[in-house]
Amino acid sequence: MEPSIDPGASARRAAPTLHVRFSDADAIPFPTRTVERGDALYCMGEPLRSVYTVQSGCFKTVATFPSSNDDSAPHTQVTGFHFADETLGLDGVCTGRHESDAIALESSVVRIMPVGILEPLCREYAAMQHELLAIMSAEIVRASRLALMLGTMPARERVAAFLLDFAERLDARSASVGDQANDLILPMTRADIGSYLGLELETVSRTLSKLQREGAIGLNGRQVRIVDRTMLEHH
Amino acid sequence: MEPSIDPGASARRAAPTLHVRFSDADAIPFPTRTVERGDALYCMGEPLRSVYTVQSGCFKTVATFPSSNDDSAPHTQVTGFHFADETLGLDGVCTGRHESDAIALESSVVRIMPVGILEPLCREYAAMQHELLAIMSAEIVRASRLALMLGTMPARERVAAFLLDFAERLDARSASVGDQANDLILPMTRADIGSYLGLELETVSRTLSKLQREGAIGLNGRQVRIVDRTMLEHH
DNA sequence: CGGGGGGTTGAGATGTCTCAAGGGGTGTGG
DNA sequence: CCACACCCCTTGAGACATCTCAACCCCCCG
Repeated sequence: MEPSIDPGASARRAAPTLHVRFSDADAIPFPTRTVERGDALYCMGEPLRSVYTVQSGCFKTVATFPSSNDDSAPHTQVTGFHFADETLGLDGVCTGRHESDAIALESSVVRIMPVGILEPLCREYAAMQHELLAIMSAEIVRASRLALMLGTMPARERVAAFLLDFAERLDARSASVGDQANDLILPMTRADIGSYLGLELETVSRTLSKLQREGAIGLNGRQVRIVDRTMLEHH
Repeated sequence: MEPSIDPGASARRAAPTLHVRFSDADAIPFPTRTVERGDALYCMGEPLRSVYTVQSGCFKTVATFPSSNDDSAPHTQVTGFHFADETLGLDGVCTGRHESDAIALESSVVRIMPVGILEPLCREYAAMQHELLAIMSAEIVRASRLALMLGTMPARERVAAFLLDFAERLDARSASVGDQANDLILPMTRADIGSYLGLELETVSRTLSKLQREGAIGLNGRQVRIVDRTMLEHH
């Protein structure tokens, strides 16, 4: 059994990669859980009991750490968006506690994989171990790319990269290679996007408006249509 | 055999955690390699043959990805600094290729752990598997915290957090708990620090100068003395 | 019908970048 | 042994992107 991750997929894309899968567990009848929009799948600091694979719906993960300045608000940021087939909770393995909150952006269903059985399973099945390591490694790369983006790109490029990545992840879950999703419905607010990209929500809004004025995208609230991919990629 | 990572260590610190260890391999006589200052331990795109634990010296890891704008320079950033006892190369597990360059900041020695024997070893020894997972998870957290820092903190806080983290990592490798390292010698240039923190080197230099003027640190080129920890932490 | 959340847009404040100049090391070749 | 080149660092001044504050709109929901 080979890991289901395409080894070239991550290297191929220019924009930061934002998804992680864990499909080898499909065969095992793990229980599922439904989370309503706005509710937390888990919270920061909670003991790590399970990791989760999104079956349907969408989550954001939010990290907080106390401001260096005690009396001011703590730093907080959306560290990722997670769609179907992607795995949540792996950041908690090191401390045994979740390192972020996971909030459902819409009603969602997850498959629950208890950590207690994960490690023994991986010792049993080489392919599963390999895939788990690959997933965690991909998470490292994903986080590093986010840092890279936050450290080096201007607002315009961040938003463009975000949209392209979003579209690409939709592709990955639908139809055959080559037909690209151009109509997106963003499940998150401008504030979420801004937090994720290290921008204020006003900046996100303005940037989207500008991209529309320039003809790169169509925009109607949370509906986004990618009109000119090249313009998004090369600018 | 218990994993040697203190499960609370990472949760305790406020500033982004930046180190990762892998000590269970101590018992195994892995070969070592010396890398001269400025030379690469590995380069981006190279097939992943081994992961490495720093024995002595210091490395930076540098990630690059092509600019969305073809003709302009590609985005590049220092994604981490790695000192003794810390493990390098795990980001490459997902693609089978290294996702960054690792450059020695001074003459350094690493222990080489071939990936081919790592996975079988982990299936054999539960504790080793657990520690490998913990290390990778810690890397995810580390990268996420870096992203958090780049996304939310102003220059002053970034530099302060960088210095505090640096000092803390020195502590971790010396003497008993409680006696804190206050005299640092930075092995990297201002440009490296800036790249890592998402700032220009001039901004780093100005910020350090300002911290000195305010009495928070002593400054003499790459020698930094932490004079007022509180001032660095709470502002 | 009123309230609140989400979104857009404007104008001024501000932090960081950019460009530019100069100083101090260090290594190398004359 | 000196001279030069090169790298690293510092500092200044103006440009510029993003933030901040504020007003307003729309839509949904109670």
